[in-house]
Amino acid sequence: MIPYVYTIRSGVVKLVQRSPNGDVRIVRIMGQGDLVGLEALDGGNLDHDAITMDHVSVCRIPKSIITSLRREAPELHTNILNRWQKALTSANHWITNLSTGNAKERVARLLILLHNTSIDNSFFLPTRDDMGAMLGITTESSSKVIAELKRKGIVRLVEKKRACIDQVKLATIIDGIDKLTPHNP
Amino acid sequence: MIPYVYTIRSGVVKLVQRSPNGDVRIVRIMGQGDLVGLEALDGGNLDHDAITMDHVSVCRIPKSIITSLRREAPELHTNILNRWQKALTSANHWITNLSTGNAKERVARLLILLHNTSIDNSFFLPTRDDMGAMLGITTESSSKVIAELKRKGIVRLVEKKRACIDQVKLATIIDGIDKLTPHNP
DNA sequence: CGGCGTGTTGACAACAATCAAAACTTGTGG
DNA sequence: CCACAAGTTTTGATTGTTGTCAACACGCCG
Repeated sequence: MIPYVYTIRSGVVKLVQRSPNGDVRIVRIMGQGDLVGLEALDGGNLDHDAITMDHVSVCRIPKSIITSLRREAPELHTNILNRWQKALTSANHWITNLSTGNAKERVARLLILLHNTSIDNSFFLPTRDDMGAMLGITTESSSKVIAELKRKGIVRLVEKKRACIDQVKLATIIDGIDKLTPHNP
Repeated sequence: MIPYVYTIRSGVVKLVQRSPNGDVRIVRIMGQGDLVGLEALDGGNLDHDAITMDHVSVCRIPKSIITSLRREAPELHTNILNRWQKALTSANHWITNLSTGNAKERVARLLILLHNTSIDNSFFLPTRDDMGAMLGITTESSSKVIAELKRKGIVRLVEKKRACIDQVKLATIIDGIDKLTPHNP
């Protein structure tokens, strides 16, 4: 865990996030005055790296100054900080999970995300239109993928707008295993 | 400007962002416990809407409770909050500007973003590899687009790794005007 | 019933990924 | 200073994926 937070004095820094299957995506670039290292403050593991893109000069800030903000603030306030933090990491994951890869992969990742955020075994299935707007693809494309997944039994409707999924099979789509099998006789 | 902040008790809310040219992109979905309305706190205009996806129950929080956080906190602390906020809106724009549309549009938006964040008239031009990782396209695709823009004189190299742009012509690419002209004899 | 929104499907065109190769840069050691 | 190696950028040919347009199915509600 990073012991310090830095402000950038000059230069450009990229925030890089790596997917489990190896591909990388830059989720933000940071310049003068931006804070690097905030993401690591809440003890959650740091799943991205800050990498310089050219010569960078930084100013180191002891982390204690930041964490003292929490100590001093009353309970509700730290609560708000936590949620603010949550929104940020959620935005990063949105970029790497839902705006990267082909249509099938994106839909698969969205379904798993919806599944994981639901307490229930089933989850609210958005309209194809909304799915498209989340994934940066067209309504028709998301419809085609969902229809195929339903035919294969990987997605099942349990109510009007609720569905449940076969997580294992979906994972193979994301990991690209199904893309590789044709080469394995 | 929204006078309140809400916590979601149950249901799903989508954060929708509209581009000037009309297309919409959902930049986040929010569920139980998430705070809606934080983005509007710093007085910047709210360029996205929060729209319910199903029946939602919320709990209203007076904005004063949130803003008091700033008054009570010493100067450095509010500074941190501002930057935290900045990171969030930046992440949202990253999704709508750099992960939406075809390769040409994405590159054009990235160049304008780089131009705008630079004090100078020129700006640091990333490697094609990094551009690809920012935009969710391949190295070759970003190279092809940049090469074409250089041939057309829309992008000019002023140093090894610094460039400047013809903002007006780039804007037409984003607005899709060049896509329409073929239909206009 | 009939209209409306949503979902599905297919044919085709547009677009981007992939693979391979050449041109160009940069850095290194002779 | 040159030559060579390594990395980056550019380009072209080809394949695969996605967008577009159009049609139809389905369920819902007045």
